[in-house]
Amino acid sequence: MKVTDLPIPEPLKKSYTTKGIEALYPPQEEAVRRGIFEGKNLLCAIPTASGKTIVAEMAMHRQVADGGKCLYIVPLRALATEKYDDFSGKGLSVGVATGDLDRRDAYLGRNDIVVATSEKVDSLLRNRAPWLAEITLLVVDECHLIGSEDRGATLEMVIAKLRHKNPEMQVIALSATVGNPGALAGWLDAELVTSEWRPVDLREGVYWQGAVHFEDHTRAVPAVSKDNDLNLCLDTVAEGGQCLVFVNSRRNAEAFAKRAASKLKLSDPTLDAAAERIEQGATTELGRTLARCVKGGAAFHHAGLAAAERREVEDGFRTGAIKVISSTPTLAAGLNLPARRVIVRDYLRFGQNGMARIPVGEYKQMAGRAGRPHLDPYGEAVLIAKRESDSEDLFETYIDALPEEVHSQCNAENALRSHILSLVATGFARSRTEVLGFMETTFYAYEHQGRRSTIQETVERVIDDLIAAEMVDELDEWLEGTEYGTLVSRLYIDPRTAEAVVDALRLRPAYADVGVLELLCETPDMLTLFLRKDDYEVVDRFLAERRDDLWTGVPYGYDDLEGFFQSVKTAMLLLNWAEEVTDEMICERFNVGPGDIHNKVETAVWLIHATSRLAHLFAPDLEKPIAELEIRVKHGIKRELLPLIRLRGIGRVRARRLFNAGLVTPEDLRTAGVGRLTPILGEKTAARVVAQAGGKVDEVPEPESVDDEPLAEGPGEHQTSLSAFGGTENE
DNA sequence: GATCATCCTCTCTAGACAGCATGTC
DNA sequence: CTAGAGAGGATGATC
Repeated sequence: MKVTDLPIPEPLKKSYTTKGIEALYPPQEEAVRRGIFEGKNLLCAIPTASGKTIVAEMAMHRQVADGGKCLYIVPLRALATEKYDDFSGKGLSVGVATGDLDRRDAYLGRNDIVVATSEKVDSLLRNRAPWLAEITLLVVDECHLIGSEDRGATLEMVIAKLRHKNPEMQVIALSATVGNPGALAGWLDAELVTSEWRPVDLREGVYWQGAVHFEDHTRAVPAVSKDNDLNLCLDTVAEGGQCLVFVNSRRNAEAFAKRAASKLKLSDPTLDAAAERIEQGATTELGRTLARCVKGGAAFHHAGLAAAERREVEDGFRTGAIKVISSTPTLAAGLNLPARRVIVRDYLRFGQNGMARIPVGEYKQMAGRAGRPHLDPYGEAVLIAKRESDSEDLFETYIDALPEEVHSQCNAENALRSHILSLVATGFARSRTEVLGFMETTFYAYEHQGRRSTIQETVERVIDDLIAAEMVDELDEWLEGTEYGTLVSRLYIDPRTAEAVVDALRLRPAYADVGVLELLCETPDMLTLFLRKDDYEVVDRFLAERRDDLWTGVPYGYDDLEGFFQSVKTAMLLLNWAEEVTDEMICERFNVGPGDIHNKVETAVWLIHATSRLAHLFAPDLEKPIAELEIRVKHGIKRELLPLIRLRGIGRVRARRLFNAGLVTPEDLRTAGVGRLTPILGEKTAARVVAQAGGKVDEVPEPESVDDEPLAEGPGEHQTSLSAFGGTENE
C-alpha cells in the first residue's frame, strides 16, 4: 500500500515522502483495511516501534479534513511533548495540555489536535472545558495502561466519559501486545489489529557463561573484563552499536555507568562538550558524577537527575555520542530511545513484598527498545542468567511468555471514590441509578458481564461515604456535589486528602509551616521519601523540638511509626527548600537528586494550593498564611523575600542577592535605580526590574521569554546557618 | 610499609499524573 | 511471598 494512494491530505503525504516513508508497514496496512478512514474504532495491539503513531496520525488528518477535532491521550508529560513535536508542522494546528505546560493551553480548544495526559483530560472534563464535546476522534496511546494499578482507573473513566459525551466519536486505541486484546477491543467496539511484525529483526536471548544463547544460535561474548554485564555492553560498542542497560536501582545505574565509562574511555569532542555543559550546570555531586561518566561515553538515567541533565543524556544517546545508558525503568516506558542491544540485567525489583519479578509486559517493553530502524541491522535483547537453572527458565517466563492480561482497576474503592465524586460533581450522573448506569459502560462492567459482581455494593458504599463526608448531598433520589465536594473534584485531589486537610482545619490549629507540610505529606497524594537507618535519629531530634507545631498527632502505635517518620522526613525536605538551603545540601542530607526536589516541590505546591482553597471554606483566617507558604515553597524562599519574588525575572537567587544588598522591597529597587542594580542583576534584568517597580528607565527592554522561570536559576549562593536538619521557620 | 586482591558484613532499594486564571482576530 | 548489588572495612598477600 503506497502512501501516495492513501486518502490523506497532501501536506501529510509530503511529510512522509520527504522522510522516506513510501509504503505502509504491514500492520499499518491492516489498520487501513479495517477502516480507520471510515471512522471505525480500532485497537492496534502491536510491538513498540512498529508504526502505531502513524496509524493514528493518518486517521487524525482524515478526521480534520472532514471537519473534525482530535484528542490524543498519552500517559506521560514527556510523551506529550514528543507527540506534539511529532505532529507539528504537517498542516494542522496542534496543542498540548499537561499539568506543567500552562502557557500553551490558552486557546487549546481551537487546535485540530490536542495532545494531553489522561489526568489532564480528566481535569478538563471536571472543569467542563466546552471543546471536549467537539472531539470526533479519540486516540488513546499506551491503552494497556488501563490495567495499571495506580493510574489505570483514571484512563478507563476518561475514555468512558468521553464516549458518553460524544457517542459518535471514533476511538483508536494503541497498545503494547497484551494477553487479552480481544476483551479491550470488545469493550471499545473496535476492530482488532494484532501483529508481531517489527521493522527491525529482534533477537531475544539469555546470557550465560561467556555467550548469549538465542533460540537457534549462540553468540560468544569476549571477556574483556571480569563483569559479564560490562562485557555484553562493550561487545556491542566494539561492533559499532549502542547499548541500553536496565537495572533495578539508582545506585546500580550509577555504578554501572561508572564502570562502563572507565572501560570505554572514549575521547570525543562532542562528549567533552556535553560533559562540560553538565559539569557547569551541576549543583550536586550527582551531576558531577554524570559529567565524568559522559566524558567517557556512558551515562546513567533515573528520576533523580535534573531536567537539563536528563535531556543531555537523551540527546547524547540519540546523536550517537553516548554509547551506553544504564537506566532504571524511567526509560522503559518513556521516550523513544532505541539501541542495538538492550540488556535486562535485573529482572527482579524491590517492591512491597521484597524482591519480585518484573511483569512480562514490562520485559517486552524494554526488549522492544532494541534495534534502531534504518540504523541497526538487527536488535538484540539479552537477559542475564545468574545461575545455570535460570537460563532455560528465563526463556520460558519472559522470552516465550505471553504478556499479562489487562484488567479493569475500577473496582478499587480508592479510585472509585474520586471518580464517583467527579461524576456527581460534574453532573455526569445525578442519582445512584445514573452512577450505576454509567459504571455499566466501563471496561469493568464489560469484563464482568453475566457474572455476579460486587461493584454495585462498592458504589453504594462509596456514595454513602461521600455523603457522610459532606462532599455529596442526597435530596430524594437526586445526588449533587456540595460546594466542598465540587471544589475537591476540581482541585483534582483525592477525597481522602481533602478530608484529612479539612479535619485538621476544623480544629483551628495555630498556623505553622511544619504543620501544613507534614499534614500534606501524610496524605495519599504525596509519596514520601524512603527512610534510612540513620534517619530515625535525625527525625526524632527534629520532632523533639517541633512536635507541638504539627497539625496531626504523633501516632502511639509502633506500626504507624514508620509511615509517620517518612512523612516528617519528606516535610523536612520541603521545609529546608523553603528556608533556602542549597540543592547540594538538600541532596546530601536526604539522599535525593535535584529531580526529586523538583518533584516533591511540584506536588507540594499543588497540595498547598488546594489546602488554601479549602481553608477559604473551612478556616478563612488560615487562608492567607497558607497561600503565602504556597509561594515560598514554589520558589524556595524565606518569608522575607516575598515582596521581591513578585517581580518577573526575579527568582530565589536574585531575590536573595538583592535582599542581602539591603534592597528589600520593590520600592527600594525603584529608588536604587538601574545603575546600582546592574552589578547585582546584570544590566538587562536591572532595567526590567526597575521598570516593573515603577521607576523610570530610558529604554524598557522586552521581557526575555526564557528568563521568566525563577526555578531555572539554580540554588542560591546564600547559605543559611541551620542548627538542625530541619532549620527554623519564620525567623 | 604502601598497595592491592579477597572476603565479609551491612545497608538499601523505580517511577511521576494532578490546580488556576488568563484573553485575541 | 523476601534478593542481591555495592560500599566499605578487615584481613592477608605482594612487592
